Amino acid sequence: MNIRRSRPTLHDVARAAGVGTTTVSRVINGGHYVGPEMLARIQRVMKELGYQPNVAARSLKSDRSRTIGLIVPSITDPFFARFASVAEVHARRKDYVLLLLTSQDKAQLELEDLQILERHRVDGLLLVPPRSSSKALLQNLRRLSVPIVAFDRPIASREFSSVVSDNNTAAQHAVRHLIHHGRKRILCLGGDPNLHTIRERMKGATTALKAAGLDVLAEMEAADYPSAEAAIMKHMSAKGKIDAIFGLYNQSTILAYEVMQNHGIRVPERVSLIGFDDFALAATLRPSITVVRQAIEELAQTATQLLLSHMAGENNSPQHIEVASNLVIRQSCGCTTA
Amino acid sequence: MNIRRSRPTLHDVARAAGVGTTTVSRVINGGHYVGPEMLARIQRVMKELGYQPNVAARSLKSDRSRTIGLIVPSITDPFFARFASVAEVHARRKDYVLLLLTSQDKAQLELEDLQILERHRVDGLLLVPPRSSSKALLQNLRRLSVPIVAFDRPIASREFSSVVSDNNTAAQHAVRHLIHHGRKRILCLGGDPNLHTIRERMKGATTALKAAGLDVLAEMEAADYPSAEAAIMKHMSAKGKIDAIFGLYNQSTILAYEVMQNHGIRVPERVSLIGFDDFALAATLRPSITVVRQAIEELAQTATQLLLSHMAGENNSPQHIEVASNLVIRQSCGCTTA
DNA sequence: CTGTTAGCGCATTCAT
DNA sequence: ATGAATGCGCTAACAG
Repeated sequence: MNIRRSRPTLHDVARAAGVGTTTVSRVINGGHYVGPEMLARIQRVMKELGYQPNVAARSLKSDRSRTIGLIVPSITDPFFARFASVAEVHARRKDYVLLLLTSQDKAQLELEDLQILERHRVDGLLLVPPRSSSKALLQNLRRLSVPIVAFDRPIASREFSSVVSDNNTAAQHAVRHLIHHGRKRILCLGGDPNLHTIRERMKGATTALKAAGLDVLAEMEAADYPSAEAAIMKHMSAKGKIDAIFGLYNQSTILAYEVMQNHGIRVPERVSLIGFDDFALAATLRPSITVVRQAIEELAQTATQLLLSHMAGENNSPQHIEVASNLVIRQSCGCTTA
Repeated sequence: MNIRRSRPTLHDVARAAGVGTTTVSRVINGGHYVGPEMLARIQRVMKELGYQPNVAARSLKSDRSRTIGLIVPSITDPFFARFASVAEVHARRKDYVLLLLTSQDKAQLELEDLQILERHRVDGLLLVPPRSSSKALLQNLRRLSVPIVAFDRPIASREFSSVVSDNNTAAQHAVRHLIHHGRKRILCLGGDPNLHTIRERMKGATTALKAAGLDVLAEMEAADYPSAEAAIMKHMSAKGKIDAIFGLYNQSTILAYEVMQNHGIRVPERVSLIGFDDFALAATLRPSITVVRQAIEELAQTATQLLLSHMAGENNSPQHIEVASNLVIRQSCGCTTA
């Protein structure tokens, strides 16, 4: 295996077809200004030889690599996986290929990623920025000097386009929904407060709670089961017991659900629950979980299209787009008991 | 944004450092045969200028692109997402970058993917082959003429390495476990029978059932809720009612669970359930679901390492590796009622 | 419409 | 230990 027999080059095709290299090149690039029978002949020869243009050579010449960098914290996160999936489809449609890099949400790794992508001379970049954007990040992004679109979290500097969810507004809706159900003591369960999404959701929740004259209860330490359990049970045994939980993200919602389940706390009768971010099986659990569902497809598509339009030079000023989420009513908020 | 100011080249570095290009090139490639103070000086200049070697140029010269193609049916499938994640880590460690392509499990798209990767002159390929491998696929794979490792499903021809789960054996174990629980009428719920994994699991199940002198009950039409419901309920109303279900893959397991839930069929008392493939929340559902858990990390790591070793020319004959799965006992099989 | 030619940035002989 | 020169495969002037 692995005998790298040399591939045919454009020259080979030209020679075999008895024409100049320019003509072959033209055929590759759309066949403009080439006679019809000539075109047919060359295409036939290309097929016979199994010719495939060498992207590296074109890249060297044209300074365009036909690649787009994609940096996500983790590709196993369903949210980012779907982003990648949508991006791949749209990129491929324009004959671009995705260079997948993972940052594990570490600023240091993300900087490395940028260097790698710079060496590969990507034509554009889709990235989920690290939790806190450093000067180093900004510098490296500028150094890349290609169009960039930030996804899910904006970059501190306004100079780069971004596409994010309406975290604040959607959180307000969710909390207001709990309030409409007559809930008075609503616990917001986090969530790294350094994260843009968490911060915005918390802000939205706070706005809604204050507007209703309710206390703002928040516990940001809920990264694993023990911490979530401690956080929740503290508020279950306090005098002003909670009667609802707003999960600020996926994981905290699931943990809250598990804590309730294990402690025999009835949902939604005793404590009602809404989570931010839909997840597989949210509808299958009993009770099923009411969630804020982000318009992930639309987010991803918007981001990719925006990048592509930047890359095409059609749209040279940075844009900051917020995409609306919507509340998916299921059982855990108390709407239905089914 | 997007002003592509020209990047410094190796020449620029050489000029700025007052040396020849050869020396700079040597520094980039490890700094052998270069005087220590010279080396330091050049490295300083490179840093000052923010020099990053152009991969396209190196690729053209050396015929190695430092890229690995990754073709998966879908990156939103958690199984393949984890594969990609692990592959990315190991590839990056060797200074390779992943070109992510999606095939949507369509042979036609996969062929296109291969063309794209050929144009990009990837140095190696990790792929999940389509359900049925055509001659066209084999031809295109050979044309690539780079090391290839098939993942999750082998390629019909033995000429390409593959890394897969022990589907057959693991399915035998699972079914035997149900039999040990005294179950006599076990329904196997599929699953596209064209898929290697499904086929092997079904074979394993059949082996175990026949060895125990039990009927082999199988329904392969369970792609969505209605079909799964029809398939299951048919066997619930028949005279020889089923008392267990073996979900041949993720989706059919979840659907089976939902059908039971909606029809008030007690699990595991009335019907016990084991699924092939673990999934998020399998432990959170009530009852929690007993599953065969594939060693996805090990699978992915083995595949990537194998590819890298092939690429390093260390290991030139194709290998076919099977990685053991294990049964994760939870409630749905009947072991615990918790 | 078609052919000739000159680099794109780099690694690599071959000298020195 | 270091430098000068060549060519990887392709595109884009520039001629014809």
